[in-house]
Amino acid sequence: MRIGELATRSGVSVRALRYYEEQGLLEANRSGSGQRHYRESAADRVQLIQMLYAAGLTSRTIADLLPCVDAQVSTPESRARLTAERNRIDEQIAALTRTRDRLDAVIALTEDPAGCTYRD
Amino acid sequence: MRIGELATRSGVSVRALRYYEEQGLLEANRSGSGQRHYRESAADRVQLIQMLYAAGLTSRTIADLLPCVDAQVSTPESRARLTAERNRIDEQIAALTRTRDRLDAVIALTEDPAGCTYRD
DNA sequence: CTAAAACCTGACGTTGACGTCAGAGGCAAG
DNA sequence: CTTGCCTCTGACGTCAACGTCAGGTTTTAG
Repeated sequence: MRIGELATRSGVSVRALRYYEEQGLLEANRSGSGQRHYRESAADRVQLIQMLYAAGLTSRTIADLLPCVDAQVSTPESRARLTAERNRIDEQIAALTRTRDRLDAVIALTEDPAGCTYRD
Repeated sequence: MRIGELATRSGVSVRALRYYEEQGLLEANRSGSGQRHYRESAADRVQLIQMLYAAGLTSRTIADLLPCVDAQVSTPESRARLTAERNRIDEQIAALTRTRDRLDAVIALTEDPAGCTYRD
């Protein structure tokens, strides 16, 4: 498949796909005329990249992690890297949970103003 | 307290505090010479702001939400806004959880290569 | 009184993940 | 062959949340 179809399938822009390649996150075979051709698995790869971006990882970090996802190579460094990012995400989840609970408290106050002086 | 102390206490930079004021997130009384003076509660306010930033909210959105946190005003719009952001955070938590689980799977593969051909 | 430290207001610089535009080539249909 | 769409490579633009620097005033410590 060519870049336009991959973009449509995975829901990201053509520009983003070229950017991923530039950052070493996504490979493509080139036709004689220079056009990119992707395998079916590229869509899954793009989904994974998007997940990691959404988790706050940078291109550089993703580029470091992906080879070890692909090859399932497990040097001590790569394991440390993976678990470090995993733990970062865990902390992020905890922080978000606290934020959500805080917002819930605010919502409860504004919806059911128990301590309020007025009453309908 | 002045801006430097607030910065130290809340762990953000002086520049950030001025920026928050510029964005309408944080108020300060001014002394005759123009220096900012903050109440004790400002530290909590900064914490809240940081939480919301960390949850991916923009200055504009935070500026919209904070008054309703302060005054506990509850217009239908503000309630909708609050719950919308709350739900966004919930979805974000869910996405992060999926990402973490995905990373866990990768870690499990690299740590305990059951399907690997080599054995020590 | 004086030097250091803290504070002020602009205003320009930074970073990451793209958006967007220009100019040129490639490809299936009629 | 040409029309229309897709693709290519640069290269500059964007946006948010600050960082940083300049040049000047204020507060504090000794």
